[in-house]
Amino acid sequence: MYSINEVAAICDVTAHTLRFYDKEGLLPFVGRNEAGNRVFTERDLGLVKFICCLKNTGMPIKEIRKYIELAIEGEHTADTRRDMITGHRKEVLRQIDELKKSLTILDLKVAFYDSYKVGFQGEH
Amino acid sequence: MYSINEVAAICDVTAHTLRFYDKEGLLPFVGRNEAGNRVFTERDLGLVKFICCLKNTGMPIKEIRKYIELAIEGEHTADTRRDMITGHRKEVLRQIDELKKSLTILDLKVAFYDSYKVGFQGEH
DNA sequence: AAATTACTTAGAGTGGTCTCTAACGGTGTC
DNA sequence: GACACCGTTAGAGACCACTCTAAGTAATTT
Repeated sequence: MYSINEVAAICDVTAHTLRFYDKEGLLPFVGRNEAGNRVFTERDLGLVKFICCLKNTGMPIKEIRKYIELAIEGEHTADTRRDMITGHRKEVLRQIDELKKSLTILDLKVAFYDSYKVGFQGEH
Repeated sequence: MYSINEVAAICDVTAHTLRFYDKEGLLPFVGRNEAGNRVFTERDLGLVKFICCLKNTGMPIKEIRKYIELAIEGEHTADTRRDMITGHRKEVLRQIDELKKSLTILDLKVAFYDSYKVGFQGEH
C-alpha cells in the first residue's frame, strides 16, 4: 500500500499532479482509508506508472481517461484498448522518427560551427 | 523571395504562428517590401526551418530567441551558439531515449493484450 | 467602382497541464 | 494540550504556445 506522496515520488510527479489526475478522472480505481486519504495498491501503482508512460509520450489526458474508463468497464473492452495502445505506439514511433530527423539537422549545424572554427566561411 | 504564407506552407505552420514568432522576437531578420509586408529571403527561409526544428524538439521560444539574438549579434557569439545547439542535441538524445523506453512498455502492454486473447489470465 | 485577396496591427481568447493557495481534518510525539 | 506532519477540498492562477478577432491598408481583378 502506498500513500499519494510515495506514488508521487516513485512516478516522478507531484502529489498535486496526482490529485489533478484524479479530478480529471484518470484515477477512479484508487481507494481511500478510514481518514479519507488515497491509498494505492501495488496494482494501482502499476496503473499510475502506465498512465505516466502514456502522458510522457504525449497522449492527452482526455484519451488517457477514455482508456482508463474502458479498463474499468471490463474485459469486453480489451480489443478497443489494444487498438488504442497500438495506435499510440505508432504515434510514438513517428515521434522518435521526427526527433531523429531533427537530430540530423542539429548535427549538421554543429558540424557547421566546427568547420567555421577551422576557417571555413559559409552561411549560418 | 517568399511571402509569409509561402513560408508558412513550406514550414508547416500558419501565418498566424509566424507573426506570433515575429512578435516574440524570433524573426528580427525578416525584411519588408514597400507595402510593409514581410519578405523572406532564401536564407531567412533556412533560418525559419531551423527555428521550427528547435521548436519541434521542444526548445522553448525564449531560448530560441536567445539563440537568434546571438546569431544577429555576430560571429563572436558562434561558440555560445554552438554550445546551445550541442546542449540541445543532448536533450534531444535524452528525449529519444525516453521515448524508446516508453515504447518498450507499450510493446509489453500490447503483448499482454495478445496473450490475454489466447487465454492467458493476468493483471491488466 | 466594387469586390476579392493578401497582408498589416494590437490585443483578446483558448486549451492543456499543471501549480499553488486557503482553509481545514486526523495522527503521532513531547 | 500544542505542534508537526500528512492528508483533504475547491478553486484560483500560472505558463506556454498558439489562435483568433477586429479593423485597417494596398494591390489586383471584374
